[in-house]
Amino acid sequence: MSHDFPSMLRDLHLKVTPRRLAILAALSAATTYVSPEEVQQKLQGESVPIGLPTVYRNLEELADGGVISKVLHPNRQLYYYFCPNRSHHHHFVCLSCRTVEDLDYCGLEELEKRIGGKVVSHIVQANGLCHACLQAGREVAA
Amino acid sequence: MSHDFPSMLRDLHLKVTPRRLAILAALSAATTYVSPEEVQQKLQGESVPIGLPTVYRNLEELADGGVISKVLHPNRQLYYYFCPNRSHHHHFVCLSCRTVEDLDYCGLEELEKRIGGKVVSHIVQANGLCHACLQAGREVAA
DNA sequence: GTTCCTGCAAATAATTTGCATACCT
DNA sequence: AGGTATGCAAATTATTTGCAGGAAC
Repeated sequence: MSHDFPSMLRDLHLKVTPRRLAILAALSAATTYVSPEEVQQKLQGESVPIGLPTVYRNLEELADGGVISKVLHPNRQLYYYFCPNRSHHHHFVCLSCRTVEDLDYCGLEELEKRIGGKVVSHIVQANGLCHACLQAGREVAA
Repeated sequence: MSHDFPSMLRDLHLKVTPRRLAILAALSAATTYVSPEEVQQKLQGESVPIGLPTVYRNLEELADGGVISKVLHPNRQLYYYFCPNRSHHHHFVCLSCRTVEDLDYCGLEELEKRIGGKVVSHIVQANGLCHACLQAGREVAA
């Protein structure tokens, strides 16, 4: 699947800069969620030097725009992953290998019905161990 | 419902100290989840001076022991609430009024079945706006 | 040209840790 | 006594902010 990153940025009323394109490319290529620091390191390996504050600012803007998603890991760090899919779906995040799986299953409607309230974050942040990691006996990573 | 805090502590192989008893009493009396700093302030109002590191250490021990539960709020702060209930159930946490509601609903089995993995945290930390706050038009607290 | 981006250095702020003293059993 | 628990002060660390120079439109 190919993505038109410049259009994505323009849709969000963000200027098209080399750093933003590189961030999108890096996230899009990643098979797992990544930390801001990892984004920085990846870009530096591609000769795109970038400061950490810039990484933080851009990730936050892209997340606000709905092009990427945020994970609040139990270790209290923030991670991000590419997910421009607008349709209602959720993710399962493996805490060992950090793979992100799309889920069509959603308990939200049922939950909201019972509560009579609004669920802001629920299975969107389901964390656990994926099939492969469970079979391999791997543990939740620190 | 009354609780035997000294026994609870002994069951966890923790010594029975005035501060631990006060922490348990404070959490047990709270109708919402509370921050470590709030625990400190509450105890100081009861003439039980306590240092923040002690609060953090004790809350963590009690959470490890399963007597209280942790909430990782989207603002990245940790909160705790009293929940010695051993049976399998979950909570819905209101991000506005901070009420914690018990849920008998659980999407875990269905989720694990689809993934073939193990879900470590899922609806355990469902966050949102409860019925009352939604009706009142309240927002997620910072 | 104007507005938005970025880097650097410094600030924040929650949470942890080291260590000496005080308490529970 | 013997092992914990606690307080204080200092450290840690992810994240944020101010501001000056640079790039996109």
